[in-house]
Amino acid sequence: MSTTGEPAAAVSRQERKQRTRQALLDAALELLAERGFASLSLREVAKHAGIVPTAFYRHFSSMEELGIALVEETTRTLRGMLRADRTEPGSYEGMIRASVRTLHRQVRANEDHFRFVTRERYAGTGPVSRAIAVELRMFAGDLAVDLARFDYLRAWPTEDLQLLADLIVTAMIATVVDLLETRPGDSAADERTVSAAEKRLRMILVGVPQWRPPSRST
Amino acid sequence: MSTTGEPAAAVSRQERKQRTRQALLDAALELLAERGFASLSLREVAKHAGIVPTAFYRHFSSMEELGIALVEETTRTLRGMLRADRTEPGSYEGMIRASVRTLHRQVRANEDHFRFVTRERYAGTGPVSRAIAVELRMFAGDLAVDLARFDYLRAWPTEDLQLLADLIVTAMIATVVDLLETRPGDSAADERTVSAAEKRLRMILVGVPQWRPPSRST
DNA sequence: TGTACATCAGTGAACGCGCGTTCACTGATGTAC
DNA sequence: TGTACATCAGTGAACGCGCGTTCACTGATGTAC
Repeated sequence: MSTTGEPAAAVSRQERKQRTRQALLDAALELLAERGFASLSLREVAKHAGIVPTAFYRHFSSMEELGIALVEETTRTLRGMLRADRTEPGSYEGMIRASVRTLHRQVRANEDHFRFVTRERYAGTGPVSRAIAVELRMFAGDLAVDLARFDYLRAWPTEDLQLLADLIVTAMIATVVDLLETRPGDSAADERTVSAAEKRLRMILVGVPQWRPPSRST
Repeated sequence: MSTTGEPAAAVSRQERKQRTRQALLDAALELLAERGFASLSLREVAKHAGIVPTAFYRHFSSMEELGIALVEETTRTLRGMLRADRTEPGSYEGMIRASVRTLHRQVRANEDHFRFVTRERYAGTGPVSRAIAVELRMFAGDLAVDLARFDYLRAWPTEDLQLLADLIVTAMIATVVDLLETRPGDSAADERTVSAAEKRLRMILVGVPQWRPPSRST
């Protein structure tokens, strides 16, 4: 009685369940394209996925659990890709270009995911916002480790490296927001946004050789 | 408005109305300390302000209108104060300290306002988010104008100045979020957050003399 | 000055609606033998 | 191999609740004369 439609050959009960689960995630994401998570109802998501409200509970114990699954879907592959972009510590320039390119590609391929995450990042105090905060801290942590390999940064205190990594992550999130605000399909506008993103990172990183941590107390 | 000589306890109908309006704004803000604007109901706000739900409409035509009033309340004075911090273009250092100090003071004096604005910034597509975007663009616009007065920046294209100003505004918003996440009353933690905020701005601005806009293409 | 009328902030009943969650159920799929 | 039983994803009725909005109203304040 799965509503995923396939009249095709027999699929296992397990597989059917997995498909309905995915239908719920997809339905939620589609509805989230235009609204906040807090305003999304369980009934609405279930209806959009083609099941009855009560069947929702076969897959998630609450909307919050579904929201956390969506956060996980968003960052699942991105984190590894961005780390790969920094595997060989060459110039900042190469790293910047590769990372922005990766982010651009991922955002365009999963616009609704990223819209959801950037929206919910500060949206509240719920489990979803907390899950996002944890993911972002992991991104920044990865970056801090990789930054520590660069010449001028080797001697920096960990605390300052983390500060720099946070700043870069913040700038990257701003880029995601810029991309999502750009009308998709306008590749010239995309190029402008990407080049602004690279410039922003350059502005941050170009000062690094000049920057000397002052004595701890201001 | 005619003024009677009486400074007695009797208040005008107009003044009473103004007080109820303020009570609605305060009630909403208090409820928003722990939740998103989208999850706030008109009935709830009215009840918290001590009036019947239908009386709400005497003051705002919808919750969205109230939300926009809250955004206005938040930025009303801050914008002028930050501009004043940059009136005499001396060193970056003085500007950074004054601005961070002002922001710190304002955030601590109006925590709920700033929590509301940072939360709703990306929270949706509604009129409230749009009002916040407009305010932030004005902050960045002010800053870009003032930055143009600095030695190394005088020759920069407007577009790049705006990019730098946006980056600084983004960093300042991150500072607001940091402050709101700090347990209030812990002045040592506050000091750490403020000093991190200053450092972050220094990291951005220290590179400026070194930075030369590359050729436009790419 | 006092009187008669207008204004309007706030009241309270009523409406239809979508919400999350409960419950007993159905019937196809899976499994033991 | 076929049969009997277990599992469990999805169903549909029902519940009590808070929602935004309408409407006719009340009664204190304000104003015209």
